Amino acid sequence: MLTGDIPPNQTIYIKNLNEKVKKEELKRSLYCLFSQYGRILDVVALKTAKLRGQAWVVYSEVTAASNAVRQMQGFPFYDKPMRIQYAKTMSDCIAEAEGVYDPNAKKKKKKEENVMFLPFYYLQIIEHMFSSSVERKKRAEESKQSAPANGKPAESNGGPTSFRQGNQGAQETALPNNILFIQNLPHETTSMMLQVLFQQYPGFREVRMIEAKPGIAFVEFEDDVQSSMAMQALQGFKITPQNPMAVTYAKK
DNA sequence: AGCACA
Repeated sequence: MLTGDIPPNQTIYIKNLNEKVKKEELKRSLYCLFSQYGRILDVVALKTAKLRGQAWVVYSEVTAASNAVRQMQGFPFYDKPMRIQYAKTMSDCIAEAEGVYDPNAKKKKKKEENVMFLPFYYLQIIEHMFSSSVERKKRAEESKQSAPANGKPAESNGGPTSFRQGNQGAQETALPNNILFIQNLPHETTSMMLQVLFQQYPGFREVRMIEAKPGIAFVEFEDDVQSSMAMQALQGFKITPQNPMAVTYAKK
């Protein structure tokens, strides 16, 4: 069967389209040609490497789609016979109309992908730096133990001092600029770790950390476009599973 | 050939 075993649905998938036709023209022509079978809700066409030569036409009725699949099969369109099937997955505009649409499903995926794009060896480097840094800290504290400890609360972990998402401070969101403000870092984070992470993005200048204020850092780039790219890429990056970094623009 | 919603 030409349509494969895809169950009939409101959206048809068309391939073997002439790739020379410009996207907007293609969409309009498809709209004109296919509206003879019913009301069209949307026409989707992308010209990316993977998606050129293909399009989706979304009908308000499955019957319209069925007629289109049958009757327009092989129809010569810009000198090429169209190959038509039902779409494999539901169109967003249908899901939306049915109240099933979850815009986060895709966006979340994008975020995670960004993190996964970091080369694996970066993760290993950070991990290694992190564990040796924790070791160092532990040793330093052990040797300090003999001296009168200055009333340091035993539970500095997860206590009320720890970072909470959604800055409830008086700080307003700063306008995009070339310096990034990083929060929610594990206290053992070193500037070298951050440098390893951030220097892979063009325009990187330097990392600044403040001895007296653990858990935060400033990362400077040459301009705000470059800082924004790095922000996008590393937003939510986890040095430890409990520490997704919160990246904002620094206040000037 | 290729199934997305910039």
